[in-house]
Amino acid sequence: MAKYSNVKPILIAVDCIIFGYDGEHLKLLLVKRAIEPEKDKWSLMGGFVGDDENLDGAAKRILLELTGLHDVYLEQLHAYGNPDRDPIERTVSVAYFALIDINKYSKQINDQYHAEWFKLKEIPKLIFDHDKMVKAAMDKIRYQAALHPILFELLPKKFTIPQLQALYEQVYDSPIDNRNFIRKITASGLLIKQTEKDKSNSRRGAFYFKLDKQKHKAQFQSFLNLTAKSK
Amino acid sequence: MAKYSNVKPILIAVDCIIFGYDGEHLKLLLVKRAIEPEKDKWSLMGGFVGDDENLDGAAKRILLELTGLHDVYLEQLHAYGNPDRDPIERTVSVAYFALIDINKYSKQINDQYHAEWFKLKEIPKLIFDHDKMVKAAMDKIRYQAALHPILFELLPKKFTIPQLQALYEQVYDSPIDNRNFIRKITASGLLIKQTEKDKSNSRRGAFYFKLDKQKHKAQFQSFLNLTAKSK
DNA sequence: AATATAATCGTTATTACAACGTTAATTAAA
DNA sequence: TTTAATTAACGTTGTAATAACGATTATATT
Repeated sequence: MAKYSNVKPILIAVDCIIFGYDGEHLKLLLVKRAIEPEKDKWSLMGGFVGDDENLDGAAKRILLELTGLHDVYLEQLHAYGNPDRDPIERTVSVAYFALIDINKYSKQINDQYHAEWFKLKEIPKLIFDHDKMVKAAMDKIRYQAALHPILFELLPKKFTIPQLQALYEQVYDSPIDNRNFIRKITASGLLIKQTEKDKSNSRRGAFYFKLDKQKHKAQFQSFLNLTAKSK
Repeated sequence: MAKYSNVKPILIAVDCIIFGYDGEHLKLLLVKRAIEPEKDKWSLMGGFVGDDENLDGAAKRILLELTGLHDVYLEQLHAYGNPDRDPIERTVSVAYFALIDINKYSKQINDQYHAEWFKLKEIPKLIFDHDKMVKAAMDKIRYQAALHPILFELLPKKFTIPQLQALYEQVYDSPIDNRNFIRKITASGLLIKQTEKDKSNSRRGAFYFKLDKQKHKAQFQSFLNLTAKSK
């Protein structure tokens, strides 16, 4: 069958905004760009969409390349296609954001890409329109996290309530009343208390919790409101 | 400067999911596909992204071509890129949804494309993955309309409260308590009552209202909740 | 005058929740 | 052993939102 005539093809790339949380700080994984132009500048991890790949597949592959991780929370954010966004060649980029458990991340791999985790407030200037992508991803995460329990994707299997609260506080850049937070979280029924404690941050130690994955899945679509509006 | 080597270009299209509301029914504007394959099948209005166009620009152009309308509410929905989604040639489609005032729509233009408005519940089978796009658009509109006053984009300058309510009822496919609805809507302060009435649907007639565009803009980002949960 | 639709007013019970107070438990350090 | 720091839990109060009703009034056409 004939192909569409007179249509100029365009390159299609995928860029990943990768969030991680180490229990203290919300971070972004960036790589040093290996090719010209903008060589050695900080950039999102990206790549071109392969021949037999769909967009989600490309994003998964790129994420796997950089982090060694399968089964990561990944969501399409937005497609960016200004004609001049890449000075070399017309490229449309479909941006995805990923939420990963930073502990599962295999550090060896990143040497190849000169990858580094940056605290959100210390992100350097990025190439092309990647700054815009990061901002959009943050906005979307705030929007999503206000209604759905997505932030658990950033946590390790076992985590403490203080860690969880600190995560919410960083996403919304505002303090949360601890007493109301505990109430809301326990009322959601999403957490299963463990017997062990994390004693690295206090004398008393904070109990570990696990996510009840059944309930998490079941409640994901129901409009929760896990945020608080404290000063 | 050298181009990226070994990267296969892909065609980039934009497809528009165009919603309209005639005061009675929420509708979708579809066109009869003019070219093979799937010639004469119903389809979303789409087109390829031009050389000097960004994605939003392409969507605007395509919308203008079909409807004759500028300044339409338009939002990027999702990018679709399965390798086999278009049997002719690998094409990534960026879907946009549009909310238009159906009265402003110029009927002459659509003859060229054999366009037709379909009630939401009477949409025919569409080509390629366009069904999926329509479903995603409906989901997104429900999501958005629950928090932001976007449905006003579908209404003419002057509209009645019964029309507005019927619109919400169709979007959520469930009846709304009229007394609570009026209270909520008037409390929002978004409506300005006119002196005229629409007498086409009742003896008494229903007052026309206009949208307070200042307040609409101001309140758009604040998380409203304009929906009701009546049976 | 009858009638159908539009619009207003009112009530009640429930839920969500922010803001703040208080206390018990735990354990490292003094 | 006592002290201090921290986590975790329970309680209170006031307010706002709102769903689910009931009842009534208004209006203009037939």
